[in-house]
Amino acid sequence: MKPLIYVVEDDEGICEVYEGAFEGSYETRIFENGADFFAEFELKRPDVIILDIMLPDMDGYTILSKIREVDERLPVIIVSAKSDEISFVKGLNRGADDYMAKPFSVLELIARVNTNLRRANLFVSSVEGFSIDSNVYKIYYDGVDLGLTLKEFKLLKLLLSKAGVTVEREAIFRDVWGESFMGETRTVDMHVASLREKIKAVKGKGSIVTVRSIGYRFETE
Amino acid sequence: MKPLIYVVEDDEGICEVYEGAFEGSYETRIFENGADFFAEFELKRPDVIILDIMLPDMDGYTILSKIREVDERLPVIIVSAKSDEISFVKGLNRGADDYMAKPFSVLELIARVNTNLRRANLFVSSVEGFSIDSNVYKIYYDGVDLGLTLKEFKLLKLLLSKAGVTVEREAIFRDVWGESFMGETRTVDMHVASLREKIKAVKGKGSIVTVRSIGYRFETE
DNA sequence: AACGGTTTTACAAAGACTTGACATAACTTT
DNA sequence: AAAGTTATGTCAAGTCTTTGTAAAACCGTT
Repeated sequence: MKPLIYVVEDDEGICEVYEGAFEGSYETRIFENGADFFAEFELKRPDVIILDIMLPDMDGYTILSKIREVDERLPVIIVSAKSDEISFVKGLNRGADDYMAKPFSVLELIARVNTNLRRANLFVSSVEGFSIDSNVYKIYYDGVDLGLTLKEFKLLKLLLSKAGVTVEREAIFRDVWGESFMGETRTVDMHVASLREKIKAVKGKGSIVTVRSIGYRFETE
Repeated sequence: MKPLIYVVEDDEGICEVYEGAFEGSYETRIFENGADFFAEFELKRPDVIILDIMLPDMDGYTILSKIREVDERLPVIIVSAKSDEISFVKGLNRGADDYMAKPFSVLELIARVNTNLRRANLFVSSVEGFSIDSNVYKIYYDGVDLGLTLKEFKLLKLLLSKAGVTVEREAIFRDVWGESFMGETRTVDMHVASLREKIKAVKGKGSIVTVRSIGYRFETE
């Protein structure tokens, strides 16, 4: 599946550079202003965003902040004609992941996009609308942090990684608690219960199904 | 201060090109194989590395991976006679910053080195607004010296180098204290505490997040 | 001895995890 | 279908672990 890149840029010359650079291996959509971008962004989120900070309708920093309000982790590369430290620091402080000063080479562009794609995907996987970020031991649904504890994190990560398949209690114990699990208690159930609660809080439903006398299963849609 | 460039290249003809190109404005050291390179690299790290991927003793990708194990951000430009996309992608995936296909012009070479030097200064010495000067073991925020002790310096440097990623206590011990760490104490916590204090003094907030029962993480903005 | 840096000790506080009792639901047997 | 059996849900209490913090001890230098 080709990575989807959204470019927010009003300079037509530069747009052609992007299109040429990404042709073939990437799917690119170019937006000339913030309004157009957000219209599409609402519908479908890309894998990387390339954002010019000098735009007609709203400045790039505002766009960046708005993106960060709804998605904390989507890679955003900001681009500016100004190669000064100030834009750089300002952008990073608002949550940009990378920075490129115009003019840049196509190679540099592709390298940066790939680096950011890789970094974003390195320890992050997305299952069933959940994104698991093992870098920070957090799981998000729809960009919202579930606020899990360590055991909950490991448990949900396990269930998600086998989404649709029932995971036996024994397997859960081994994976989440390690070899040494003591006599049977209600521990697993408790953690499942709190997971259900936290998932329900953001998703509207629990999604973890119990398979009696076997274990639990994450319900695929 | 002239930028220091390490070149790993076995072809004598090309070596002469490098020497000619860098003469005057750069300090260059050429290594014919990976072993020689690493012997020197252990002692002193350069500002840029130019790496031929076709070498007698170990292939360039291995060298690149080894470099990345200890320094994630040092600019590495890989060079190959093959101008195919595969070497390029392969190299970038292992963490190369730039790529040049032989034959290349001297002008192109210098341009690339300069670009990478600049980018390195932008991104390496200022991680998250902090600039790290390993020569004098100091870290600055916004130009202000944090006044760190050695352990604090190593700890913050480690956390910054993995900014956004949780670093396990165990890994912190190994990196900052070395292999020989004796029974568990509150030492790490103490140093984190004093780091937080010193960072807060200049930045207004601590920025080091604890990930319970795992370790610590430098919070990216 | 004084000093800065580092480690240890000790305690408090917060947070996570576990447990047991009981209710409820699901299966089995009669 | 009713009763019995077993597994799971739930709640609140209690325990255990981890971390924060302050103060004291340690240690090599000056």
